[in-house]
Amino acid sequence: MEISSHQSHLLEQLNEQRRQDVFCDCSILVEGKVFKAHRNVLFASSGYFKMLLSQNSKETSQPTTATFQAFSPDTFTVILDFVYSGKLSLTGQNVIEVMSAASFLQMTDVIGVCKTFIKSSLDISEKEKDRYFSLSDKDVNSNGIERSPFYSSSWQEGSSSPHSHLSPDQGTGGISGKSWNKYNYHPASQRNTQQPSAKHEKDSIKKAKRLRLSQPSEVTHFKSSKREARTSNSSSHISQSEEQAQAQTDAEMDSGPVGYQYGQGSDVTSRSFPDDLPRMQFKCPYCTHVVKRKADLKRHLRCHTGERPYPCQACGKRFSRLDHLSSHFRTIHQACKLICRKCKRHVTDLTGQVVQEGTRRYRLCNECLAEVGIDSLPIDLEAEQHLMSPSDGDKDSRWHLSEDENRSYVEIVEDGSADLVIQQVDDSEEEEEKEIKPNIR
DNA sequence: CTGGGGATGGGGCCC
DNA sequence: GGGGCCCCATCCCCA
Repeated sequence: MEISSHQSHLLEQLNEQRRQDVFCDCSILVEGKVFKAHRNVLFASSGYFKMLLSQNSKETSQPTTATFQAFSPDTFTVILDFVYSGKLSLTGQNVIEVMSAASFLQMTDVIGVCKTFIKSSLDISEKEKDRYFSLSDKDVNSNGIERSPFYSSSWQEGSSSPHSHLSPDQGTGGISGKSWNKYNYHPASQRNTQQPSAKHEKDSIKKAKRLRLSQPSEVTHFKSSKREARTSNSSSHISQSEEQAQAQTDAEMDSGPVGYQYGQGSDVTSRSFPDDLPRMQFKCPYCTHVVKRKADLKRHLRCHTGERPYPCQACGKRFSRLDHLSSHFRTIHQACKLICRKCKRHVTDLTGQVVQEGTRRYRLCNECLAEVGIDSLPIDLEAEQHLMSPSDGDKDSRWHLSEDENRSYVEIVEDGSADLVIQQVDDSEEEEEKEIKPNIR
């Protein structure tokens, strides 16, 4: 016989003990704020704590203290509340940082819910935009504000509304992710009042432009680059979301207390100016960046998601944009620059040759070539063909590979081309280029 | 330590 | 909407 209320009752009791600091044997210091908790609970909830507490298991008599700088006390409050209640208080403002913290603490369930939250915010953005395009004049009052809260009908039917602040007493998305329909809806009028002013928006864009959202993540495997190796090492498992969180924080600071809200992504920021439709813009749900075209927003979003769908077939390095891949390939692997890498002089096919170093190619003038003393080496064309030939040219073919799989791919590629060779390259070799990299046109 | 240059990546915008 | 080009900012390496 099973008493269904036992689990929740037990959790409530533990939570109560935590609040009253009863039997708490673990202190967590987050940016100076101390949180009390139970080792057992933390151990069971977080891979990070599991590892940490396992190492300290011999000293069970001593209280454990953990210190974090990677996230804010508010964020940890959300995490800890979840641990002790099963309720995750996600909002558009905190979801990035919560995900970052959950990543750090190795709480995969929380990460999953955060991802779902963000994904639904994007889906809803699309719906909202579509809705805008279908709005007739009667839907817009004299202030240009929607009269009909369309979310109330569509979202209450089960889709999510990440606009809202979701606190336990407002209705909470459980970790199972089944309660998203309980999100609240902020009426359009309210959201409009929270829009940054045009001037502020402009400043925010400038600031957003300054944001460097390099995404080390799992996509950087360019072994020859010390920079990326370093980035990859230092980023550990929180880098991407942490940077996103930073971007969001910056954006919030720049655009006031509530500079944006989730769900306004790809939103039409000229909603207040219904008479001026050609000026409509699309707003990024993650930052204050605004673009005029949906396609540009889609492209911009990759700097937040870290998606790099364009792999270089030669070295495995991935790019978020095809033109960047193209540029990279021309520069690094095709030696398109008719400049001697050593003396910087202009060279032609007659006055210089292409040197291949691993998967990297560059040009040297004949003088520098002689100076360096490199002999022309035979090229294993078969091996090179194998190296360069695409795997069906599917730009996403390796995007879903695990990091290890990706790394092994790069290692194989680079190991097979460690020799320094010189070869004549026909610059007009369009066919070769097509064969080498189908992703680059 | 510093300046120059290369590589990378983001935005605007044209086709 | 995608591709591609241009411009610019930033990071990093190297002399």
